[in-house]
Amino acid sequence: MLSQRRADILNLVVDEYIDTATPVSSRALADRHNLALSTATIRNELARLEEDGYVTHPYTSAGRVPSNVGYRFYVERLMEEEPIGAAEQRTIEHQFHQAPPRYGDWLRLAASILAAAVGNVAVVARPQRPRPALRHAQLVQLRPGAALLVAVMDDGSVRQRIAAVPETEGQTRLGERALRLNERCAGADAEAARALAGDVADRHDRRLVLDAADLIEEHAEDADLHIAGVRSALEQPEFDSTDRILDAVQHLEAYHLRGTLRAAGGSRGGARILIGDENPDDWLQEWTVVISGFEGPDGATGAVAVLGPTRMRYGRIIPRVRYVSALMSDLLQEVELQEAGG
Amino acid sequence: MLSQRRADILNLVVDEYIDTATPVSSRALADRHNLALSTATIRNELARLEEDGYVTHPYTSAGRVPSNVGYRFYVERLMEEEPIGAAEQRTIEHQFHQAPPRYGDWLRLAASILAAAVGNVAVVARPQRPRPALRHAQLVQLRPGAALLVAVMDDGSVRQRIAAVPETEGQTRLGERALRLNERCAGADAEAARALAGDVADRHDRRLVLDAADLIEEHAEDADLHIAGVRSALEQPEFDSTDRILDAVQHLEAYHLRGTLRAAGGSRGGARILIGDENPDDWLQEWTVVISGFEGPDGATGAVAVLGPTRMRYGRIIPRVRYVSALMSDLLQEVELQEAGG
DNA sequence: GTTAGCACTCTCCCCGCGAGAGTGCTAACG
DNA sequence: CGTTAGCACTCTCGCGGGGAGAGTGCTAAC
Repeated sequence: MLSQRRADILNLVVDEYIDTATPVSSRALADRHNLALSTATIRNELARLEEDGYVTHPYTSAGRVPSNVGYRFYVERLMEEEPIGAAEQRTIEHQFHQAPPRYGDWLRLAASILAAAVGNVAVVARPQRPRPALRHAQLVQLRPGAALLVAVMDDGSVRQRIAAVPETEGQTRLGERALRLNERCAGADAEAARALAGDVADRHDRRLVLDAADLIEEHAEDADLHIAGVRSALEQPEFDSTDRILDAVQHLEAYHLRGTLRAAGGSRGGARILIGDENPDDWLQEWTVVISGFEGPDGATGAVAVLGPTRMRYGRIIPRVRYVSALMSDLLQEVELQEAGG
Repeated sequence: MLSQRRADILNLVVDEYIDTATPVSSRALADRHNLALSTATIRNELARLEEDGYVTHPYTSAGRVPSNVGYRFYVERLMEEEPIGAAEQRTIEHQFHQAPPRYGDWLRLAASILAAAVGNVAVVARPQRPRPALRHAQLVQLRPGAALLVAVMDDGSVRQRIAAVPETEGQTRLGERALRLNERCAGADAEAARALAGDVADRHDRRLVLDAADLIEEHAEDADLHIAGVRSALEQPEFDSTDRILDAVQHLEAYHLRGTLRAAGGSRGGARILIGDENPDDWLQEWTVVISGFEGPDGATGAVAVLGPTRMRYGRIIPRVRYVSALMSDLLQEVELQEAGG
């Protein structure tokens, strides 16, 4: 356990480093904060903190930089959360209520708002039910022998795949097959659909039922991930070389983040924080991910996340992720209604 | 009109510059290509080419760099197209036939294949009909008073918007409204749907018909744009400063490219080429866009494009854009079928 | 336990300079 | 008159030196 004084110093080191992005010297601590201590004493304490692994040294005569362990301790015990003032709250909610009618745009807006509030990459994943059921399927012919199977799920998500169909059938016949598919599978989840397939006599219809089952089981498209704030994140001093930027750009695509977000899971309500090597992905070893799940209608869950360098303003970011997440829950929550009227 | 010799020299300058990315000197031309001319003569010709605006000078004693006018002339009269060898064709088609079942992934794959073939950014826009008709609509409740209106169009594209519904109605009632909406609007294009609205007695149903009409009219989500190859493009020497990279990254998002691609239009069959300031967008002033439309089923048109610095391998890229575009037409073309059997 | 003092280290930035590449111009050549 | 050799001039780029500055660790005194 850290002594009070040492914890205080660690706190200041992290604060200062987050602020300035340069290694923190004993002098900076003595000057800027009124520790009634000399720089020499501070240096001793810093040396102890380093022994215990909370801070490091880029080279012999540079200041101290927090380690992942240091950040972790900071987040759990030291950090003060920066409250969201009334004005800021109003701004955020105001932006949210300028909601464009398109759902995709609305989610993108959410990501932008959060990104602007935290100056880092923000990601919003569209809410989906954990085990959605098929609401409606359509077949659109692409070419002889292949059609697009479009499935709308009961959480509103849409999934599309290319399905094999008889070469000889045109759109009319496919329409009939779609009709039968809907009669059979409407309301079915993946398991139910798969179970149904056995009873289907027609070979092609059966194939379609199985395709539909696969589709129900699949995760929705990565299109359902909305990313904002890449630029502001990459303007930070950690991205000084073009290689670093390109690496980041490469990974900060919806397609790749899909996995990352799923892995990070979404403790709903609170926020989960993965610092540096706590992340499973290789490329995230110097990133921190702050993620929070939110609830959509009918048991669907989405996620809000912020990604940035481990040197991020935790005290600012964490409450804002929580706040936006809660706000989205509010805006999307289906309150159980009694159906009115006859 | 350029003399033959001057045109030859321009051709060599452009070739050389595309290859090396450094200003081309008279010596380089004399050495590497057997012009039976001295460097002094070449210098004279270069000076004339500069007067006529085909090449420029970064500073007094540097070699020559093609101007936009120079590139334009090169593309129209000088360039030799690099044919797509049998092996390369096989590779590309092989990759295409490893098609993943998901439609979105398939389009993404197309973009990746093209990007890999040309070493620049490739974009594929999902085919859509110019005036699609509604095939099926669904309502998914979000919260009291708001529901997600999900419309599947007859080209397989999907559009979603948030629609206002009576506060008191739950999912059951909304389902009934969706049913009525489908009965009324199935098969309608935007105009037809809008015309229908007048006949609808129920106020909320009418509102939904109008919402649906808006949705039919809207362009599909930017999710229907698939981008690949950003990294390889940004590794080129024109992107030497972090600022340039960040600017590019900012603009190379599906959301922003939507407009760019629409503006560039898609002369189907051939390829349209916009060099530098021929582009309407500010940020594209040092980019070239090569774009080609392809045909999907039932009159739908998509687009394939490559974006890169004006110094791009035109002779390689243009035929490959055309080729991939044609390939996608082939793979997606709905051939009119006689319906077989009873 | 705390602090002043000091030697030592490492980075960073500036500057200057020489090498090299390339041009434009002039004058001679066929 | 077009072509070419020669030459002076210009501009970039890379390299190395050197000094200033920031910070530490250690030692010895308080």
